[in-house]
Amino acid sequence: MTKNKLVLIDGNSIAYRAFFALPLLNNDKGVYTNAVYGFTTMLLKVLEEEKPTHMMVAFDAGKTTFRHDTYSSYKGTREKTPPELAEQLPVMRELLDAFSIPYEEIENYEADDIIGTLSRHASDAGWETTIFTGDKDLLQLVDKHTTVTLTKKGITNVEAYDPDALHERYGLRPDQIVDMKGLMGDSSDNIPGVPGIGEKTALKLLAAYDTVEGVYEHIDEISGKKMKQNLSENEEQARMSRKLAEIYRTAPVQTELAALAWEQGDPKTIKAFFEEMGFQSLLGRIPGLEEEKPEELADIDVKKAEELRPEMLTEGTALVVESLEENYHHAVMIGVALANENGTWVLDPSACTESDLFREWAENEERTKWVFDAKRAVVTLGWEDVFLSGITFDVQMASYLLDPGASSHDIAAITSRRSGMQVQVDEQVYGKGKKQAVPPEEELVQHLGRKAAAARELKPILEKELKQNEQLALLTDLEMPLSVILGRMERHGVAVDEKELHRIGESLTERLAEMEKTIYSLAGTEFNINSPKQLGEILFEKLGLPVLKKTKTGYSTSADVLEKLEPEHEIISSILTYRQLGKLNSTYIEGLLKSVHSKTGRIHTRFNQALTQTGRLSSTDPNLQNIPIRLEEGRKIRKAFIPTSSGEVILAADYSQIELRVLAHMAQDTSLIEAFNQGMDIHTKTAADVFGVSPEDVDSNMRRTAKAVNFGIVYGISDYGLSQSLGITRKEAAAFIETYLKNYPGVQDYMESSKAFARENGYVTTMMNRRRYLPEITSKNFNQRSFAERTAMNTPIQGTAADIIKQAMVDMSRALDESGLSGTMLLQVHDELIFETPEKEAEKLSRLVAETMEKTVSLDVPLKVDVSYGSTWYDAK
DNA sequence: GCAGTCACGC
DNA sequence: GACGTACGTGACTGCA
Repeated sequence: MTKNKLVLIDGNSIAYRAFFALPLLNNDKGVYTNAVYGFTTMLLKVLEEEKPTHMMVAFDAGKTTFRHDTYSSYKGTREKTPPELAEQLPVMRELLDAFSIPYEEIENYEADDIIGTLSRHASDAGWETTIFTGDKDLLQLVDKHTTVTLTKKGITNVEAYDPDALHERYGLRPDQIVDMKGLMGDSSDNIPGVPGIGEKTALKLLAAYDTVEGVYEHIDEISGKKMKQNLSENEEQARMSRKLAEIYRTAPVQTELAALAWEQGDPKTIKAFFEEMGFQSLLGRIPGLEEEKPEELADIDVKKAEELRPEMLTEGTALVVESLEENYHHAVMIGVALANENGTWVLDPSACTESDLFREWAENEERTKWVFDAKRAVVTLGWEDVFLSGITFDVQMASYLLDPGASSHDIAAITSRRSGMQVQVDEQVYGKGKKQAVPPEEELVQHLGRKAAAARELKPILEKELKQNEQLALLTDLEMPLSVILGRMERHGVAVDEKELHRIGESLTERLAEMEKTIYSLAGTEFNINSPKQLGEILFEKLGLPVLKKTKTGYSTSADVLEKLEPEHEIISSILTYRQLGKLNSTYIEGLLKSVHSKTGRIHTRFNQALTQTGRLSSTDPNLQNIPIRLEEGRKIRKAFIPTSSGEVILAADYSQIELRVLAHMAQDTSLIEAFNQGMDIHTKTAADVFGVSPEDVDSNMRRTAKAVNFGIVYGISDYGLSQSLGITRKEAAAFIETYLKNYPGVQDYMESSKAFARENGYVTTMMNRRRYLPEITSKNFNQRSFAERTAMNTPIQGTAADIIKQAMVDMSRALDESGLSGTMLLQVHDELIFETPEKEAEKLSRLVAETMEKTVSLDVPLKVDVSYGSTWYDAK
């Protein structure tokens, strides 16, 4: 027989810990979940590590217990349970029900007493018991069979006490814990103890006299007049305190130990509970669920085909091109799946790439295909020199447009949201990290077939929804043509001058070494400057600089804090420079060098087209949308970005103030429209209006302020955000915003109507009907509501600007084709497009780009594009 | 492997 | 009046 292992959990104590350790999370239904979440993570950890045979969770019952008869102020200082926690306590019981874990509360007794009683029974029976709590009082229950595990920091960071560990930590036997409490008291339970005696003194007294009784027997031997007096005067109180701290080990617990037997809850019930609570991240940890999952999936009719046949390639065939690598520029295809009205098939990659039939079908624009993630398919096949064309539907893009806020747009998630089919999550099939691997063929065929079949099934469903939202054109005329264009840009890549990167890197490394020496000597010691923790200790403890801001883990050492400390110590400016140079070296020099593709010697970023909430693109591996420009030091990195061939130049075209122009147009603000029509400098104009002076009298400081205000309008920052960026108070920032809105009543009205639209419809839209859903706009939580309101004001502006530049890229791609020019689009950086072109054609291309971008859409203000070119990206300024 | 902190762009 | 406050990506530390 295996040995019995009992786990007892102090429910209220753990719930409190979890509640205060975690931010106030709530799920999509607006219900607070942080305590339940924390409790659940602890529970899962306990199940995984302790593997109990018996379990029970004890809760406190009601407000008063028998201890109040002894001492009416017991727990008198305890604050009322916060309502955000109180509402979670019943949910905790639902959780335990889902796991089939018994729980109990007994009128007049505390959870401690239930635990004390059961652990005594278990210990008598020779069972091994572990008690989980955040309350040190329970240490009195430790014995040779019983371990008490205390939460230390957070919720899953714990420390286990057996008799030895307890002795090592406190020098006490378990039964002396109550004597300690008797002497030192416990402020959280409002147990008084003896005044003037804290943990240290209590431990010293107990080391000498063993118990409270012992202390009073030897009261005459105690040195220290004041302490002796305190002890004598509070003898009664000490005895009472000791009694209060004593856990009652014969509480009327009805449950027999045997009834606490536990194997595992029903995985499906637990899964349903997790899904209801929004605990997506915990789904993978449900005991017993993993083995069941594959059985749920009935096999679908997929055939492994050795070669391609015409019946597989009809109109509207769903195509899946599978590879494991997230970065498809390094992808190795592991399979191709096709699904249409004739069936579903999976083929080896070579059966496709080496087949003329496949190539003709894939490259023929007239032969329509449906895919999941068009750009991935285009680029993956592109690396095999297959030029995929004729994609008319992208399931992933459709999902993104319908539901940009969804936490994931992988095919498993989309399928479970919108169809009855089931597709496994890639991570479950392939594993992740080091354990990632191709599964046995049968499993792979099923998975890929299922993906293709799902894409085929989802297409009409998503298409119908897009039509209802009037978003179909956004998909078919904008995003999908753009996918192909972006795919070409990515596959083409950007040439870099590696020698130049190395040169800059060497100089940076040298300067970093010097800075390091300077910093060590100014600090008087060597330490890791890159560690905010160590740096904080040096600045704020060793050098005694004033602490202006703290983070949740310690001192803040961010640039804005350090800038304020600059006059205090000369080490600060060195640290700021060190950080700056370090960033350039590690992210931009070393990072970019690592990204040079071994096959092409170029850099191939990936633009994520289905990610941001506003409709902007993002760029990864490497991110080419945040190459330094502001400080000259960093800007030099751009010297390493060069055209493919000699005789070519880099050409950059950027929209000037596109967001503010969009704002002027959308808000129909006469003053702003006029300013743009007259070609005024918009920050000067804003400064003149906000400060009430004429444009000629605007000084640089006023313009700087106005620029920050405009920045705030464009990015939807709060008065707090504005105050931070200008280094002024929140009140002053709020006053600027108010003056701004008074001067531009059109903007004021627009902001109000945008919020009203969001409240009424639950979403906001851009010019091209991109949506962003804002359920929090009606939240009772001030923060959430304010955030949603700022988003409602800002997203239509930023999103419309994103729409416009995307449209410009589509237009530009066509214009390039039609012009006969040989320039190529390389990158997009939110409001600018980067090209490479033969120098001979640079002037022509400049005019074409400016014209095309400026007339992409027609607003009530002109769109202005600045174009420049040079031998490197740096010189295109 | 993960969270936290910091820094770069728009 | 408090709440914690534009969106992205990536490097690094320090903990599990």
